[in-house]
Order: sequence, then structure tokens, then C-alpha cells
Amino acid sequence: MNKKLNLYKIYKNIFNYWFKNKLLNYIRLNTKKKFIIYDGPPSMNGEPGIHHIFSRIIKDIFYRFYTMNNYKVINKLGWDTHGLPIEIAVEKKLNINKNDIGKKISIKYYNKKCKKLVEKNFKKWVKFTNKIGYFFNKKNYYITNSSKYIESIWWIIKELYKKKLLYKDYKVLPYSPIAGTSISHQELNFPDTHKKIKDLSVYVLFKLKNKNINFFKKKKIYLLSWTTTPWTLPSNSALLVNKNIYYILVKTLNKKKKKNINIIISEKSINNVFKKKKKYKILKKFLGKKLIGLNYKQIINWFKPIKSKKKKFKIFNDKLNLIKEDFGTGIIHISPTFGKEDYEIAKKNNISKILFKDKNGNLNPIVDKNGKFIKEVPYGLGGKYIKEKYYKNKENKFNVDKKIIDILKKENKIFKVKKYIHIYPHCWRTNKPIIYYPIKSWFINLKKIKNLILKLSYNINWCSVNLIKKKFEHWLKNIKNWNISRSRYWGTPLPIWKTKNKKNFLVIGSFNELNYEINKSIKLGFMKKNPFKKKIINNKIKYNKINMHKDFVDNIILSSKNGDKMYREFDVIDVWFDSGACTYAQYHYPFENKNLIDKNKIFPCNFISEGIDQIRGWFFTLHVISSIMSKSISYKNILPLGIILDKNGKKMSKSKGNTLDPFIILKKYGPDCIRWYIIYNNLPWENIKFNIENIQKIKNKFFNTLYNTYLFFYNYSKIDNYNFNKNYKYKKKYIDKWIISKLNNLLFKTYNNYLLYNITYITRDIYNFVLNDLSNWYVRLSRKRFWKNKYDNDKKSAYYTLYICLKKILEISYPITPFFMEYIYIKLSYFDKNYKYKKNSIILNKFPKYKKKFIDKEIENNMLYIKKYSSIILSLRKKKNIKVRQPLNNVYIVKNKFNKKIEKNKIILNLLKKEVNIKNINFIYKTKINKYIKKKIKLNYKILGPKYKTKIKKISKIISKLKKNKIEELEKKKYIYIKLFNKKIRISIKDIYIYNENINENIIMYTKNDFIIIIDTKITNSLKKECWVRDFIRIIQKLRKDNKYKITDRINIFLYKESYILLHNIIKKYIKKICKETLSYNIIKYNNIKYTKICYYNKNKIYFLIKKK
RNA sequence: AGUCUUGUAGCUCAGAAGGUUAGAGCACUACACUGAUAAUGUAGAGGUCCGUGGUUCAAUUCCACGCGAGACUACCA
Repeated sequence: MNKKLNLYKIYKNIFNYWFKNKLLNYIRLNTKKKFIIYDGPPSMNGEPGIHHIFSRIIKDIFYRFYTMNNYKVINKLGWDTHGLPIEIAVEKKLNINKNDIGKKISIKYYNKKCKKLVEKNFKKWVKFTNKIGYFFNKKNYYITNSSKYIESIWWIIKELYKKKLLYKDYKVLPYSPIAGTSISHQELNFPDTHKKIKDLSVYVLFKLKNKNINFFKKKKIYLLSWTTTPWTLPSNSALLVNKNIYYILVKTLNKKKKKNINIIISEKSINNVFKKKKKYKILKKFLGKKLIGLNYKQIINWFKPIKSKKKKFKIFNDKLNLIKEDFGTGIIHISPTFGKEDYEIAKKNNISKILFKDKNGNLNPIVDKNGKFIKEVPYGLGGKYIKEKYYKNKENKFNVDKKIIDILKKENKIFKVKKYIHIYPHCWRTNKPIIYYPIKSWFINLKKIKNLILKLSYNINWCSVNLIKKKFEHWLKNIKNWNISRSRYWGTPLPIWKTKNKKNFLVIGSFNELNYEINKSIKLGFMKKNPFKKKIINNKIKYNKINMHKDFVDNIILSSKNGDKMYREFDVIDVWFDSGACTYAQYHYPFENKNLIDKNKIFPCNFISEGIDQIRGWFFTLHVISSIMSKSISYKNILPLGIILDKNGKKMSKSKGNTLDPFIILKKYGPDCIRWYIIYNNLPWENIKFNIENIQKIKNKFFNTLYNTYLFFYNYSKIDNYNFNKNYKYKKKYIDKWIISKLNNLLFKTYNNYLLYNITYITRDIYNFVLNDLSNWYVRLSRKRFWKNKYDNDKKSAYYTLYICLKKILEISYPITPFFMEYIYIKLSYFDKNYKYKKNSIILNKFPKYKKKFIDKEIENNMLYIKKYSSIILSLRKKKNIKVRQPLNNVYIVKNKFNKKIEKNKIILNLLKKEVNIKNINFIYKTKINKYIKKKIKLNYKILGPKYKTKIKKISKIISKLKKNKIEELEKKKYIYIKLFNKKIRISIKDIYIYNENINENIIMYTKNDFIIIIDTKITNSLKKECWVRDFIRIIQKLRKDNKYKITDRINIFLYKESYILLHNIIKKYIKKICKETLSYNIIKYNNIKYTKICYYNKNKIYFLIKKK
């Protein structure tokens, strides 16, 4: 048998074994009980990383556990195939950017490339999924770009439209010009999206119009406003002040012109604007009210506002309370096209926007969708990116903000420029800062149904600390309407067609419906051919022949009720909608499986588990969609998972270079070890610091120990030809009863912990049992029973017990570490007389249940004390440096209320004797040891403190000086009086602790509370000889091992004649013992000193030799 | 910036609803044990319990402030 454990090899063999015997995807068929898991589809934008292992193995554990418990487990694996990450990857590969799509490269070609990338990554993912030992049905998965999946999403969109939750709006949204798409709220809250950056901030002077200055009685007055985005100044069309806060008119020196100027700022912002007090003079203080409605001069007049009745360049009141009076200058500049709140304010107050009318008469913002100023912007700014960070090449970089500041400086419109470090949102994909940009988008009105969503969420069981549940609920309480349109190419197309005047919309909810509309359109002559020809025949759809993507649907022109042409909306749907719709779309609902979901047979699911970052992602979208569609939760139990960090606690990312290749690690340690490590190391929702050294430790400790325990069983039971017989009734030894009791406790705990999803506790319990109870106690103390020659009932009972323990451990650990457990299980079952399966596998077994009758708390408690005594005695030996191999005669244990039962239990006392190598264990009364110890007293401050307050320190001093007779008096009478300032104070025995101190150095004593143990360290001659015999046996054993003799090989021991004579007496007395333990026939006198080995007896050299016979 | 969490051994963390000598695992050192063991056992070393102040007979624990770390929220123009 291979002694070295190669867990990867084991995985491979077992995987092939399962494959050959068709045990993969094993499903219990004769059962009505179902356990449903939804799989959060990972994005196919790249290769799997180490963090993907986590959520997969968690789900796999419950797949296996519930299968063993006779459930039919349904876990359709999913793959997320659409979305920006994939598009970005393809753009990089083709070396193009978003604008090239549809121009340099056709959309069809582009989408084909996206599909190809997805397919390529998909293969890697399948390989990866196998490598971590994930149970799944290869034929039964869902993939979000399949036409069936898309059709389900279309149906959902139509339902939303019918429920009047879908609406189109023109909104200023976070927008990533480089990715060319708006960023959803969730995406903006991804980790690391808010970054610290350095911007130029400017204090800008807005000149009040002359007609407004009567109140101030000054000629020229400026409003000072502060901004970090000077590029928005050309689109400024209003200023904001708060009518209820105080503003001041300040006279100060304009450095450049060396002239005084008058500026207005909020009173409390004075320290932001001026560092030194002497530099200004306050002329007037007034409420913001005075400013509202006043007009100012446009700051940069490159573009005039569109001619309309709308208001422009006016001061408005801050109804939304955005202004903080001590921040900036207390005056906000408003650019309705480039700020979310700015847009709202402009809409409410009817403020004009700064827009540019192009050739076709369309009005556009002065920054285009690529994040560049339009060509018409003067001073060479046209065509320049508005943020320096958008440039790919350093050489071309151009700072628009700087240029605008320069221009304004020349016009004396800048008061001050300052570098400003602040936190600014970035696009999670491109890592570039976002801007706020007006975009027409489709929204789902979630605010309207917030109460329903929130109420339903209370039914979800979070298998974690409450904090995470609260975070989810907090997120729902602050729900925002969901912008689902993305102006990209590779995604589920929005199934919405509109007329050119944007007045009529048609939402399509199925392919048949689309086919019907196309046929109508053909009759009107809008389309020539039906692209569905041959793909839909008699309403039967050939799904695998349809590729329902943008390149296909954009060519479809439909007709409105009025007979106008209708074109499809440009956008595709947010990928988060794809994955969130998996509840329905993975089953192609409602076109298939309608009853299964409507009648709650596969819905809602029992369990989901993904990373904690999905609180704003998948957990949210899944819940929202099922809340709307079914008025139900989508998942009953959820186990959120922490992030996998590197060993220093930093988040793993490619840019930091601290990622680990999962394939390499899997190959080195095998999936079992990694699975165990991740579960064992910390609670699932806590972040895990992934440390390879710890994986090795897990292997050494847990896997090796379990394996060696098995090897131990294997080695001996093979010699004896042991066969396990389930029905064998054996006489249990005390220690057998103990380990069986421990085992049944473990079975009980483990089963319940699986039900409660407490997987970490499961691994920790099993680990402790295997190492502490089974290997290092049961097997170690039972070794002699296995060694002995006689194949008697005692031996059989030991085999039986060990076999049961091993088997149950394998079965309860199997869901977590399937391959290793199966490997040993198969080997172990060769010893089972009754096993007759052709397909022998742990997969086919039932999860073991505990039996109450086997649990014996008394035995467990007694054993606990024996362990404790043994540990104390060993530490006492250590103090005198008496090694364990040296036998001692006596140990004295002081009787107390705990050891009454042990005292009379010879069996466990024998265990203890062997363990500590002491011949007699004596229980004595406490009074007998009084002469060896000094008693001391300490106060119970908890009781005396509040009673005597400040006097306590003095009392403590008196007590510590009490003499022996006083302490004895206290012990007898249970109280004592002491004197303090001529006052008698009664100290009761409850007010103090008495503890013992060792005074005699020749007596080794342990004393703590009621545990008092003394050992007699006298080593007699005969004890010395015994020690030598044990040493000698050990030396022979080691030699046997070094010579690679088999355990069963019999030998003779040869002693050189001089040595033989020297040891004559010892040999005479101990020859039987030596021969028995070393499997020797005899000890023989030997004349030749050649080839002998040397050991010592009382510093005399002993020459000896062993030979196999 | 705000809110919340958090600061204990080299590392990972317990802990006490103020009270005797502040604990465990890993790592390190020594010794022991071992014919299953790469395990295991016993011990050693390692602490200003983040800092300052307050309450108290007594504060690492409670309170306040400061400093550091993390999470969440947020277009603070």
C-alpha cells in the first residue's frame, strides 16, 4: 500500500471510478423529497479564480448531503454569458473600442466573437468544476445567451410592462464614457469603485447683474462658488443658495489687480475661503433669502441657452438641502446636463439647459457620449476628453480643467485654485472615473413596490450573523429604481419596438408573438422576408437555430396600430437582470415547466450561497424579480460567503499580482484538502485569508492522521483476516464504549449542523474527534489489543469498534471531502463480509444517524478526568525530568467529589497507569498531605470589595500575613475575626479562597483547587532495570523497522557473550516480555562481536544483533 | 464626509455582564512519546489588553476624547 498520501491522485482515480460506474450526477429516483439549489451564474468573461471554488463547494456539500438523505437534489448550474466584462475582453482582443462596433466591425461579427469567447471560457469552467469535485449534470445547465433563456426574459419584461412597472425616462446617470455605458446603482457600489483622487478645485467668481445690487450698495459684486469639475462651467445655467442660512458680503483684495473686490459667501464657509483673518472685511450679513431670484452674468458664454421661456443664470433656493453652510462656499453651481441633482433641480425650477443644436436640429449636451467636448467648443478644447484619465496614451494627455482655469484666470473670474483630494466613483470595469450624463433609459419602478419587496424579504433565512441580513434589509429600505437598459451590443436585447416619433411602444413577450408581428409587418411591406422562416413551423420553435441577439433583432421592423414603422430600441438589458431572472429563465418559464413553478414544486429554492458582494447583486435581483413575478421569495435559505483574501488580508486582484491559480493549487493539494481548508478555517461569511501553508497543515494533521488510522486498521486486520460482521455481538470494553459514545455524540451534532448549514462546526467537530479521540486516545491506548497474538473476542471487539468509527467518519465527512472519503471507504469495505454491491460507493449510502442508547455521559466524563490526570502527572514527571519510559511506583491523588467514581473503576485506572507508567494509583484524604503544603489565603474581592470599599487594601494586607494556626481555625470554624483600627471584622470562609503552596522540594505535587496530585519519584533498582528493558525493547523495535522487517516477521536476538553475562539477571526475569513485544523466539548468547549494534546498560556497552528467522 | 464595527502574544482570535496569576491555536525552543502517525504530549519564551482622561475601593472591561484598521452609505459642489 502506498504510504505517501497523494490527494490529487486519489481525486483522479475516484473521479474516473465514478465516471466509469456512472455514479457522477447520482440522483435518488425513488423519492418525492426534493431539495432545490439555485446556482448563481459566474460570468464567462474570464477564467475561474480561487474565489470561485468557495461558492461551488458549498453548494456541492449540500447536494451530497441531501442526496445521502434520500432527497432528489436539483441544482442546475448556470453560466452568465452576457455583459460588459465580456465585451471589454473582446474589445481588448480585437484592439477596438466601442465606437468601432457597427463601423469598423459589424455587430454580427462582434457578437460572434463574444459568443466564441464565452464558449472558450465555458469549457475551462466545466474543467474547473470537475476539478473541485462539483457534482453536476453536464446536460442540465442554463446559459444566459440561449434563446430559451432570452425568451423567458422577454416574457418577464412584458409582464413588467403590463404591471406598469416599466417606464422610460431621461435621466442624468453615472456614466462611463470609456465603457460607453451607464453604470447601475449596484455597480457603483461594488468594492473599490470609490477611489481617492486628486482634482483641481476652483473658487469661481460669478458677477451679479448691476440691476440687482441695490441692496448691497456696491458697484461690483461677485458670488463665489466652488467646484471640482471646472469642465462643467460652460454648461452652468443657475446657482443655488439656501434661503435659511446666513451669507456675508466680504471686501477683500484681488491679488492680481491689487484692487478690492466684493464677494458673497456663506458665513460659515469663511474659513474655507480665507486662511488669515486680516485678509478680509465683512461688510454685511444677510439671509440667503435676499439672493434668491437675482440674476448673474453667464460665466462662460461659448454656448447660449436655447431660446425659450425657461429661466437662466438665476439664483435658486436649495429645496433639497444639498448645501452645507460650512462646506465649499455655500453656493453651488448648477449644470443641468452633468449632475444628477442638478438635473432634478433644473426640472423642478424650469431652468434652461446649455445644449448645442446640430445640423439635424437635434439638441445635444456639449460633451459627447465618448466623454469628449463636442467639436464646436472653442480654444482648442473641442474633441478633447473632459477627464485626463480617459486618455490611453500619456503623450496625448490634455487637461481640460487646467485650460478652462487658464481662460477664466485671464478674464479675472477665478478667485483661488486649490488641489483637492476627494473620493470619487469609478467605473468598476474600466477603472476610470465616471461622469454624470443625461441618458434615456428604461427603468423598473421598484420604489412603487418597495413595501412588498421588503415584507417578503423577512421570510428569508440568513444562515449567518444577523448583521448581514440587516445590511440586505437596509439596502431594500433604500431601494432605487432599476435602470435596466445598457447601450451595448452583447446582451439580451430589450424586446421593445417604438415608432420614430417615440410615441408608440410595442413590447414583445415571446418569439411566437414576434413572429406574428413580423408577419403583420410583411403584409404592410415593411419587411420583405420573415427571418423566422424555417425556424418556427406551426408555432413550434426550433430554439437551437435561433440566435436572438442585437444583430438579429435590430433588422426587424414592426408596425404600430396606426400602421407606422416601429424600430427596436437600441439598448440591451442589464446583465444583472439576466442572472436575477434565473428563477424563471433557467426553466424556460412559462413556455415550459409552468406547473412546476406555479405549484411551487421547484420554487422557491431551498438554498443559495454566493459571495457577500452579491447583497447588491444577485441576492437583490433574484429577490426583486420573484417578488414582482410571483409575490414570493425566491430562496428560503441563504448562506452569504466572505471574500477570499491573500494571506496578508489584501483582496486578490490581477493588478496586485496576488492571485493564485486554482488549477495549480488543486493539482498540488487535491480538491479535498482545499475544500476542507476553506470550510474549516473560518465561518463562511467571514473573509478568508487564503494561506497555502495552512493547507499543508490541514493535510498533515487531518488527512494524514485519518489515513494512518485507517492504515493501522488495515495492517492488523489483514494479518488476522478480520471480517466485519454487522450482526456480531461483542463484549465492549470500557474504552470501546467510550469511543462509541463519543462517536454517537458526533453523529448527532453533525447531522443537525448540516441541517442548519453550520458547516464550519461540522469540520471542527470531526477534526477534533479524529485527532484527539480516535487517533491519539482510542487507537493509542488500544494498540496492545491489536498487537497481541491471540485472535480473541477482545481483539475482534477492537476491530469492530475501529471499523465502525472509521466508516461513520467517512460517511459524515463525505459531503465535504468526497474523493478521499470514497477512496478509503472502498478499501475499508473489502473487510465487510456482507458487502455485495457491484457498484460499491459511499454515494449510495445513507447518512448515518446517531443512536441514543450508545451515548454514556458518565463514561465520557470519567475519561475526561483520566485525560486530565494523565496530563498533570506527565507535567510532574517533566519537572523532575523523569522520562515516561522510566516506571514509577506510586502516585497519590487526593480524593474529591469528582473522582469518587474513578477511584473504584479499575479499568480506567489501568488505562491511566499505562499512560503515565506508574504502578500504583492511591487515593488519599486531603488531611494526609497537609504536612507537605503551606496554605495561603486570597480575598474574594467581588464579595468583600463592595462591603468594605476603601478599607479593602488594608484587609488584604492583614489576611496575607495570617499564620498557619489562624488559617486552620478559619477552616474549622468557617469564620474568623481580624482586627482593623481596633474594630473586629468577621471574615467568613465564603469571603476568601484558600490555596496551597508546595514547600517540600523532594515531593512533586500539583495543586489547583481540588486537584491535588503527588508522585513518588523514588527510583529503585528494580525500577531502573525495568526502564532498561523498555528501552531495549524500543531499540529492537526501531531496528526492526530500520531493517524493513514486516510487522509479522519473527526474529532472534543475539547478545555478545560478555553482555549476556552482564545482563544475565535481567534477561532471566524479563525474557518473556522482551520476546513477546519484539516478536522474538529467543535471546541467544553469541560469540562473535562483528556486526553487532551497541546500546548501554549503566554506562556499560551492550553488544547485540537481531536476525530474521 | 457620515454611520457602524473594531483595536488583547510574532500571527489568527477567545475572554470577563468591572474583582485572585488575562487565555487558546499556529509559529519558535527544549524534552518526551511512537512498529499507524508527516501526528501527539509536557514545558519554555513571548502582553503597557492602542493612547489620554473620567467614574469606582478596584478599569484591559464602563464613559468621553484622540489615534489606527475595516465595512457600509454618499455625484460634499
